[in-house]
Amino acid sequence: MTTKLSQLKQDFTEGLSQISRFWGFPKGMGAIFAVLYLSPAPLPLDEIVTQTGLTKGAVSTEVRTLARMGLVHRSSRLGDRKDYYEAESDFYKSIRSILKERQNSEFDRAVRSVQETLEKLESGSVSGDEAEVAFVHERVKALQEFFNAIDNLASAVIKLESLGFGNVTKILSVLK
Amino acid sequence: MTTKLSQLKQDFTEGLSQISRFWGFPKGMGAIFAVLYLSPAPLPLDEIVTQTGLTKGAVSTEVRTLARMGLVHRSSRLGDRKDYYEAESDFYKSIRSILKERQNSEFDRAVRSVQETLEKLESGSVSGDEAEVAFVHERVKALQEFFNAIDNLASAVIKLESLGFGNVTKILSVLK
DNA sequence: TATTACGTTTAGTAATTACTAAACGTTCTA
DNA sequence: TAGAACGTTTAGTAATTACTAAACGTAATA
Repeated sequence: MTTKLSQLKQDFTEGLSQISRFWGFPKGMGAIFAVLYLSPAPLPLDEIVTQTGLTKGAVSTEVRTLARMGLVHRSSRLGDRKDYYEAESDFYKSIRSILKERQNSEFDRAVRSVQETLEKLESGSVSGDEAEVAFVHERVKALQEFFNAIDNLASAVIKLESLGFGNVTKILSVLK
Repeated sequence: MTTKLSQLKQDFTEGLSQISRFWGFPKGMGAIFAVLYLSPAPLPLDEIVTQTGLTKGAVSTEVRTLARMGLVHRSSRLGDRKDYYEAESDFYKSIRSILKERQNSEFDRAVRSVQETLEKLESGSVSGDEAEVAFVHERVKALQEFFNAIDNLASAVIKLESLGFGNVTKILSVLK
C-alpha cells in the first residue's frame, strides 16, 4: 500500500505540531517549522499560509519568533520583495540558540529573584525564628546551587562549536 | 533594613510560581512546591491551602501531579487520617523522575509518529516526485536521529544513581 | 499619482487551561 | 447511626493564549 508524499508531509506536520505544543509552544509554530523543514527550497510567507492553513498575520508573527530562536532563517532575493524562509536543519545549532534566547527571558528574572532572596539571608537581615531562618537559608541555597549547575551546563553547550554526535556519545560515556 | 521571614517566603513563592509558569506548568504548582520546600516539617493539605490561597480542590489535584513527578512525597501518620506532603529536596532526583514521566507521554507518541513516517519512506512505498521524496527522506531521517540522541541522553540520566555535582563538572569538562 | 504586492499591527474571537465552589464519598468518632 | 474531618470529583467560571480578519504602512510598478 503506497502513501502519497503530500499525505506523508501532512502527517509529519501534524506530528511536529503536537511536539511543539508539548514543549509549550503554539502548535501553529510546529506546523510552520515542519512545512519549511520538508521544503527543498525557501518559501515565501504566502506559501506557508496556504500550506499550513493559518492566516498571514499568524504566520508573520510566529515565523518571526522562530527566526529569533534560530530555527528558521529569513532571506530575500534581489528584485523580489518577498521574504523567503527556510528551516535550520542543524538541530544542535538550534538548541544552542534557543538556550541563548531563554537566558535573557522571564526565566532569568525569576532565577535572579531567588538569588536576591538568598542574599538577604546571607546578610543576616532576616528576622524570625532562628532555627527556621537557618532551615530556609539552607534550602534556598541548595536551590540556587542547582540553578547554577543548570546554568553552567547551558552556557557550556552554548559555547560549543558543535554539539555533534561525537560530543553526545562522549557525554554518554561519562555518565556510564 | 530587615525583612520578615514570612515576607521572604512569600517573595520566594512568587519567584517559583513564575518559574513554574515559564516551564509550562501552572503557577499554582510552583507556589505549592515553594511552600513545601521551605517548610521544615511535612504539611497537611489544609495548611497548603491557607499558605497558598488556593482552594482545596486545586491543591488536591496539583499536589498529586507533583507527587507523580516525584517533586513531593505524600505520607501519613498512624492515628491521623490527614495526608502530609513534603518537598523532594534532591533536585537531580526530581529531574530524573520528571524525565521518566515525560517518556510515557504525549511526547513519546508524537515522536513515534515521526518514526512511522520514516519507516514508510524507508520501505519505498511513498509515491511522488522522486527527488523530493529523497529530500524529505533525508530530512525526516535527520530529525529522527536527533530525537534518538536526546532520548539516549535522557535515558542515561535516568539510569544514573545520582547526577551530583561531580557528574555535572565531569560533563562540563567533556564539553570544553 | 493610483494601484498592486507584499509584511505588520491591531482589535476582537475562539480555544484552552487554571482555577473556584460546592457536592460527594469515605472513614473515623461520638 | 449521626456528625465531623478529611480528600476527591465535578461542573462551571475566569484568565490566558492562539488565532482570525481586516486595517494599515511601505515600497515598487504602471
